[in-house]
Amino acid sequence: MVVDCANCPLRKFEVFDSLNRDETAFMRRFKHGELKVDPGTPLLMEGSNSPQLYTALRGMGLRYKILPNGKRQVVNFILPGDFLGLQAGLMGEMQHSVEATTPMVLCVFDRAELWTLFKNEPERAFDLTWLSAMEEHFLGDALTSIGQMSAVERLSWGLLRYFTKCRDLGLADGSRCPFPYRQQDLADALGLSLVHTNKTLMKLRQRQIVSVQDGCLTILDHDTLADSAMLEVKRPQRRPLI
Amino acid sequence: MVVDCANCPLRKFEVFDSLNRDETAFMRRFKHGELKVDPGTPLLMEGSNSPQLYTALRGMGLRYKILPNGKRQVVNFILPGDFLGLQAGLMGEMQHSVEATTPMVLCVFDRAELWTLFKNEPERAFDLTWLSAMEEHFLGDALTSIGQMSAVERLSWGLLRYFTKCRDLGLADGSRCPFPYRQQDLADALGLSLVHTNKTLMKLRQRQIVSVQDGCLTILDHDTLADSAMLEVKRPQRRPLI
DNA sequence: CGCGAGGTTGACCACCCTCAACACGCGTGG
DNA sequence: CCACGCGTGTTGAGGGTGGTCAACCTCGCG
Repeated sequence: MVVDCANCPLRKFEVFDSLNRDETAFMRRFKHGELKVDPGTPLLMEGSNSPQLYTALRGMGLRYKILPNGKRQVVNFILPGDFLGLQAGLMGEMQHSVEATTPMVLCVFDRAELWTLFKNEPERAFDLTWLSAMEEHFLGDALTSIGQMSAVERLSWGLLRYFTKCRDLGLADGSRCPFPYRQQDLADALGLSLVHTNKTLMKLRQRQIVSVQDGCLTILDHDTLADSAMLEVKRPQRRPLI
Repeated sequence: MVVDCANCPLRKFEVFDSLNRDETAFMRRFKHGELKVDPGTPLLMEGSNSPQLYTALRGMGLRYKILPNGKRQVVNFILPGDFLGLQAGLMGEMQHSVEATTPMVLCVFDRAELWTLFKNEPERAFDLTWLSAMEEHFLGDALTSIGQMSAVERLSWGLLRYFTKCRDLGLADGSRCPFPYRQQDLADALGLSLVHTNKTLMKLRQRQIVSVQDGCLTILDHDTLADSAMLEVKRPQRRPLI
């Protein structure tokens, strides 16, 4: 019932580094089991001290923070291959919450073994740091987007980023990919109001640039979109999978 | 002329973890030298593949990204103890630029030895990941601030965060600390226009909350400021220094 | 003395927010 | 079967926060 790391369905995608036999053996020991959750289930809570680390195996979710005044910032959309819980693992406490938006399957690791990983598996430790640096990079980009771009540009940026990540994971069918989020989620991710997000999405759809409908994201004019998002099209960078 | 890691002037501050003799010995080997730069000197450039890693020892700077349209996002203010260049070290290319705003002294490390560090110094590797996760956490907070807060709140947040970090480093004198940045830098950090930043700073000064003048930041009403910034006052968390 | 960098201020207006109402599909219970 | 509530998407009206433009001031420096 539980996926063996040697047959990990994600590993076959080009974006992910491959492992040798020893490394696979370690992952197999490191993996404690799997967790299946329904949409809406909170996986990690801000301020909690969860003893578990996860890698998303199937399904999608989102990472967010809640302010004292009730406002919410969506920090990231979670896709398969994303590693969750490192902050609690290292710093003792989660700084954001994570919630599933579709049914999800996650690999579960024991935080107590993090130290073993650093001690005995320097390659994996390196990968972990790599992932953390990648996330840092993404957040820097997001900050730049929210801080300096208009509503049309932000939506272009967010949707294109999301689509590209989906495509690298084999989740896209041509120029379409699943998008199990509400407009409110997008709005909270990009620092826009729900109403303005709606109107801007409408504009982008009418201009035949992108369309978000019925849980699907469709890229209609990739070039114009990339332009508006101020993103260059580049070959996906290989990354570690833990 | 060059500071010996055993006598590192930063290490004495409470915020930083202490090292045992072996660890100090490694740091001494890892440290290749020092770099002194003048204000305005670029230390790292976006897109470059610098072979060097740095730790700021003295002086201040800032980290920023430039968009194709010329707009700039200041990602972070650099203070002593901050580690620079990890992204290039791991992912091959810097994703942002770093520039000095005061005279700075930096410890220089060789990126090629990063792997040695992971292989032979798991504690240091752990610390490196810790730092990366901390930066990730900070960026998540910044995103939330820029995405969800008003101008007054953002400025409160940015200034209080900066002041707290300064104080933990012994750089504050009572409720004052050096602030070698222009209003334009603050504006670019918080996603506001220069003019609006100016007017909002004025408002905060008149209300006797905080004042930014002549390269100095003064906290006039810490409680109100923390309130407006939606930040709780907590004991500084100890962190690694590399 | 002239110049440039940074700070300050006012006028104007646009982008985006808020409020409010309505449409639509779905599940539940009467 | 329909009524109802709920969550989500859609649309319009009105206003405020914050952006842009432009001018002026101060200060340090050559």
